[in-house]
Amino acid sequence: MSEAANDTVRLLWGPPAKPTRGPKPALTLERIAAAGVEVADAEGLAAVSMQKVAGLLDFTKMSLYRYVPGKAELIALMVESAVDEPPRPAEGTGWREQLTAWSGHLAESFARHPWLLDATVGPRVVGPKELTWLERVVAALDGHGLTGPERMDAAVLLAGHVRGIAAQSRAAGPAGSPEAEFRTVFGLVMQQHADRYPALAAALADPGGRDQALDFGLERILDGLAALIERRTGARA
Amino acid sequence: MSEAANDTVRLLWGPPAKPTRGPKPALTLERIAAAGVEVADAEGLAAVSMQKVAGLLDFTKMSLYRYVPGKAELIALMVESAVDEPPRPAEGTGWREQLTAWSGHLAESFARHPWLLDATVGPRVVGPKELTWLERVVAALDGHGLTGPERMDAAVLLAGHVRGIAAQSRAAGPAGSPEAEFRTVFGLVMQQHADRYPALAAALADPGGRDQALDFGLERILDGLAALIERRTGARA
DNA sequence: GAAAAACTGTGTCTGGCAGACACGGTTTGT
DNA sequence: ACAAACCGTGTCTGCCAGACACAGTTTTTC
Repeated sequence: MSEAANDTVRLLWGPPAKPTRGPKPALTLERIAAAGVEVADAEGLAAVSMQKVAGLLDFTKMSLYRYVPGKAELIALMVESAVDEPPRPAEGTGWREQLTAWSGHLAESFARHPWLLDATVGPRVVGPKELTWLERVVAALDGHGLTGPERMDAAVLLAGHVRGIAAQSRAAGPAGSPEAEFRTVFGLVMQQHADRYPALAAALADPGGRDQALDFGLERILDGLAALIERRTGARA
Repeated sequence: MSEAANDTVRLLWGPPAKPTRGPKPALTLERIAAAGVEVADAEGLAAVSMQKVAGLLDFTKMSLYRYVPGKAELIALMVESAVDEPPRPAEGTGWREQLTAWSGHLAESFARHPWLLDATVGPRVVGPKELTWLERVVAALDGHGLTGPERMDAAVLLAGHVRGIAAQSRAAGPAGSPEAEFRTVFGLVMQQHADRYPALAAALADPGGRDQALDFGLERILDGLAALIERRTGARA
């Protein structure tokens, strides 16, 4: 295993502390991660630099390297720190309700920390809290006739959908935000090229309650899963 | 409209050239974008710098700024250059076949240029080719009783799924690749903490044909859409 | 108790990056 | 012919990640 991955695993999964010789560390991984999250929440992931995070803690940049091997590991810690605990499934609720609640809570995580979208693209080591989210989906689908790989695939499907919705709503942004401009630009472009995109223009002209995207996709996915479950349990009953 | 967004729109949507005074430009937007794509394909999006792209064309970094306002616009051009044309729907095929083909081709685009995942996170201006992909999904769903917003939501749902699968298969990587290490690490971590993630451990232990994730999710989504369409057209017939 | 070992925070340095700006050379319109 | 416009370039600033050496502090070991 490469040293980088090894270090990250130790940071995310390893023991919380280890008493040693030398002077007592003035910082903790938790404080560093929290400072990073603060910067990312305020100015986005791109604004997170060793300089800024250290400055927020009134330390020099290089002191951070005593705690964290590099920036990638810092961001891994930030992700693990910012992601919420997945909701505990309420007693007696079916898989459908559990997955609905799961999706809503995950969407809220992304809404609270939009930079999570940027921080969680690409190959990386996942932390304990993040893995718990996956565990919950798979657990909710236990005992309904799906194979192991199918349960995993279903989890990826759900997570992908929530991610996509989060990306979309971040791109739209609240009214008046800098991101909202892209909506305006999109509108102008569509207006000028409506002939090239007739179906798209028609769909956009059609009114109807917006901001249903999360629920719409979720219902389709759950309907699709329900159909499969029905087929499976029906066939084996 | 901000100047940055305006510039990007002009680059992506504007006229291909405009004869002027001065010396003839030695470069074209196409060549620059192609050089950027070459770098990104070989070393990833993070390795794309003005230096490297210019060097590949045997020019200095600053000369690129005569063609492109900044790096963000360069990447927008790269995306528009790297993304494939969406497949033309074959004659007489239904919406389900069309969307299946669409998803497969989009997944291939991501497989050919994995950095597209990194380049298409966050608010940005989309180009003509990219918008054509969206148009095709919406067009395929025309005339089946879905409202405009619903057709848009369905498109986001599909695109999000393909994206998620592309991200997953990139993270896994081909055997022997540097990314494959993360799979090993994941396996070790799961092995050590199987008690904390019992459902996950069980799902992973269960054998079964892998690499079905794209099709699995796709079938669920399409089943869900089919159920909705059936309800709609049945109710109005 | 004293010396050695190990660790902490820091200052300095390198190499790479995006981008601003000014300049000389080139082409075209008047 | 001349001026305007534009091209490619060299130079400069400021920010970034990270390597490395150093002095001070605390614990272990003799």
